[in-house]
Order: sequence, then structure tokens, then C-alpha cells
Amino acid sequence: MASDFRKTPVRVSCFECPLRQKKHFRPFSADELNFVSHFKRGELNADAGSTVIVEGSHSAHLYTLLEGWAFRYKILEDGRRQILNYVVPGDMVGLQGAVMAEMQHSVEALTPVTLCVFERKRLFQLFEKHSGLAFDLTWLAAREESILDEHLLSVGRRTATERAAYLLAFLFERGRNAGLLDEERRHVPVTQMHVADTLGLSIVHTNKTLRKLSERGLIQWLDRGCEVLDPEGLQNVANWNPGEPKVRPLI
Amino acid sequence: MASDFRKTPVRVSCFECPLRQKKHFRPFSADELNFVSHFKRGELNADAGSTVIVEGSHSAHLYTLLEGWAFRYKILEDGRRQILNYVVPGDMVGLQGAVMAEMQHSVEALTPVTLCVFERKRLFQLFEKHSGLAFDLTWLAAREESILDEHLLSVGRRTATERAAYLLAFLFERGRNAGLLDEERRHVPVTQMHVADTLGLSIVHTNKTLRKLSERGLIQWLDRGCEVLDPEGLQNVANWNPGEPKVRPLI
DNA sequence: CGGACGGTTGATCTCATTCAACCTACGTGG
DNA sequence: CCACGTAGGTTGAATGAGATCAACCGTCCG
Repeated sequence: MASDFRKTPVRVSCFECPLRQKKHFRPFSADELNFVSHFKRGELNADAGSTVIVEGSHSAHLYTLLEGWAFRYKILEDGRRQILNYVVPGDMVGLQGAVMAEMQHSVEALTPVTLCVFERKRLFQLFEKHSGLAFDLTWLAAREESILDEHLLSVGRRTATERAAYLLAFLFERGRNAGLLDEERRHVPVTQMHVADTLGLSIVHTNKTLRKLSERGLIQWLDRGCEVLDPEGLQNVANWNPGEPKVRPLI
Repeated sequence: MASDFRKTPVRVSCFECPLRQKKHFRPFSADELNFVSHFKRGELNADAGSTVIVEGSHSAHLYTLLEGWAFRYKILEDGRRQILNYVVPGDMVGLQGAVMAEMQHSVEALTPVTLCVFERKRLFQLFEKHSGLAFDLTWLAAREESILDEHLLSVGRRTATERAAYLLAFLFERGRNAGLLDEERRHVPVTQMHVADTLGLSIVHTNKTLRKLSERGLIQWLDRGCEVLDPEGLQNVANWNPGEPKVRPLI
């Protein structure tokens, strides 16, 4: 599983970072850009299905997803799995391991992914010399927190149909903001197993619930993934709205 | 609801902060202590049951809980409520509102509480001049995240009994570390309604589940609260362990 | 003294799990 | 080239965990 890694030296320079160009991300100052380009130590490539970070590990690195889809999850001893959140380009993973002792969750790639690798040791330099970036880091952590809040509300209090609608609307929104989805590419690369493990449902019931959403014309299920036909319809079913897409930081 | 506030000028000086003395919190440097004592603009007192922060508000403040128990929650339009996490002394609330636009959840007092009030505007000074405290802020955010991860695992994948055991073990642990509980005072001040809304269960089923835990001698339910008799027993039922209690930052 | 709040219990019902097939697409090795 | 295994998806039937409904009790409080 965690075998197909190619850890290469920096390939995409931060100066030409494809993410930075997108209007969804806040621009760096020249100074910050310079720092980040030194902070970045390399890139990590991993195939779909490979485990990028293992729960319990003490990694010397933290990462920003540069390309592809991934997800964070936890498992109980007997194998029950809960997917905690999804990772799209611009999201940071491994911060927990960096500021606390060890990782409390694992991360797995949904598609082939590329991650920027940063050295944990240098994190304190970021805090010391670049308060703007430090603030951004906190911003990202606060945002992850508010996403988890919404997921918790969903799993705890929404019905199966509402949950499924919420999740797909959420994934569509995130994918769109990260530039992974647009009018042509509307394909969210998850299996029904992923949906089940995110929503806290069995796979059979997930299947039946998704089928209902299909029949209502809100989504279309394809091979290993889902096409969101009516994002707003899903939002209505879930009684959720994503709020204005804000410019977000990137490290 | 949000009526019984007494916002007073600083009463407890940070120099004599009762929390700082406890060995669970990391000590401040003289410089940091000085900054924080200026950062703090006052105290907020609220009665049990009062709403301290309302979802959707744009508060000019952020807070650290100095005394008492509180909780964060979200509600759906039709009234379904999900409790997201509990707040104990030393925990910060309102950071979301400070770094992002507005609060995405509400906060309510479980007992009479005292909060230290900080001015949001000054937050950037903290990042600029006190990287150690900025790091601590990130540490706190990362920790909140890992707690939410565990809650999500619980609500999504644990059985009702496991969930209840986890929650009570968790609350006991947090209360103990924050100095709210000890050999004499073992009373966790929640109603069964709070437990239900945390676990995503109905109140009836929560009652029956808690009863089973009582019968097994793990807890004892009292008026408006619960006494944890066997924390380790609960941890075993839930298949959860809290890990080494680490020294934590405080702002 | 009435009402609100918190807790308790039994009966019934339903949403979701589990079990058990079965189907298709895909990849691998004989 | 076919045979087989695996991954993902689908469907019906049986079962069960938890929700809902409906009482009822004690305590506190205005």
C-alpha cells in the first residue's frame, strides 16, 4: 500500500506554483514567496489508494496537497472506519503531527496525488519571521475545525438522505473551489464505500440512499465516482449552504 | 437567554491567574505574561444556561474560559441540535470568528462561567510580536481538531453504549486535567439531554444506555449530572484511551 | 398550587444493518 | 485466449438498534 512513493526533489518551483495563480487563493508577498520556496523541501507523489500518512507516526514532515484528491480517516481496532474529511489542493495535512506529538489519523490518496513536502523543524522559523503565514496556518486550522463541526452536525443529526446530499454538495463545492471540477469535469472520485464511511452508514443503505438522489435527478453515479448534476438541489435537501467562497490562504 | 451578563473590568490579573499555577499548563515567559495581561480586556460572567456566543455573530472578541463548564453547538432550522465539543478552563472560544468572518456555532454555559475577554483587533500583534503564543494558538486549534476527529469517529462508527462510555470518559479526563474534577468532586454537570445531543441519539435511548452503564458500576447518575466511578472501565468499553496528559499552552 | 425541567419506563414502529445473492468491468496468470 | 479473483455496485429479505409515542414521577420555583 504505502509503497508506491516517489519522493523527488522540488520539481514545481513555488514561484511557478499552479495553485497560486488561481483567484481562490490569496497572493503571497515577495518575501513570503521566497520563504515558502525554501520551506518546501521536495515533492511526494503517490498512487490512488496509497496511504500517505499513517496514524501514530511521528513524521518529520508536513504537507500541502498540490494535486489530486485525498482523505483523512481513523479506524477502530475491529476495522470500522470513519472518514473525517477530504483533502483538496491547497489543504495542509500533517499539522497535528507537527505541533503535537504524533498523528492521530491517517491520510489516503483517492487519485494520484502530488504533495509539497515541508520540514517540520522549520515551522518555528515560519512563526518567528512570517507572522502573516503563521496567521494563515491558524486560519487553515480554524477552517478545518468549522468543516468538522458541520460534518459532526451531519452525522449526528441529519437523516441518511440529508447526509448524502450534504456530502456531495460539500465535495462538489470544495472540488470546484480548488479547481478540480468545472463545467466539463464534474466527476467526484469517491466510491460508495467512501461515502458510507464518511456518513456513518452501511454500504447497502448508502447505495439505496444514493439511488434515491439519482432518481430525483440530483446526481448521477458512475464508475468509481459521482457526477453532481444539481448542486443547489442537494444543498436544499441537506438544508446546508456553503456561504460565499472566500479567498483563502495557501502555504 | 443571553441576558445575564456582567462584563466587568479585569478582576483577576493575569499575573495571579489561577490557571497558570496548575502544572497542566505550560508556563509563560515574563514577556509573554506581560503581553497577555494587556491583551486581556476584561472578564465576562454568565449564568448556567446562558448563551455566550451566538452562531452568525461577528464578535469583536475572543475568549478563554477561566472558570466553569460550557459547550459549543450547532442547530438545524427545525431545532435538531448537535453538541460539538465541551469547553473547560484554559480552552479558547471564538477564534473562528476572529480569523474568519463570523461564528459558525454557538456557545452555552453549563455552569456559571467566567471568561477572559480579548480584543480581536489585537490578535495580529500577538502574531507579530509573540511567535511563541502564535504557535500556542495553532497548537490549541490542532488539538481541537483532533478532539473533533475522535468525536466524529464516535458518532459515526461506535455503538450507542460505546459512544456514551467514550463521552463520559472523555469529559472526566478533560475535567480532571482542567482541575474541575478530583477525588472529591467527580461531578460532570451535564443532563441526559446534553449527552443525547452530543452522541446523536434520542433522549429515551440515551437514558436506557446510561442506565446500562450504571448497572455495570461504571457511572452513577445524579441530579443534573453524572459521577464517573470507573474511568478506565469506560475507556475499555469505548475502546478509547486518552493518551498521556501533555502540558498544554494557555492564552 | 401549577408548571417547567429532568429523569424513567413500556409499547410500537421504522430506519438502517446484516445476510445473501448476483452482476459487471477489469486485471492477472496459466 | 480463457479462467479466475477482486473491486465496485445492486437488490431483496430478515433482523435489530434506536426513534417515536405516551405515560408517569419527583423536585424545584414563581
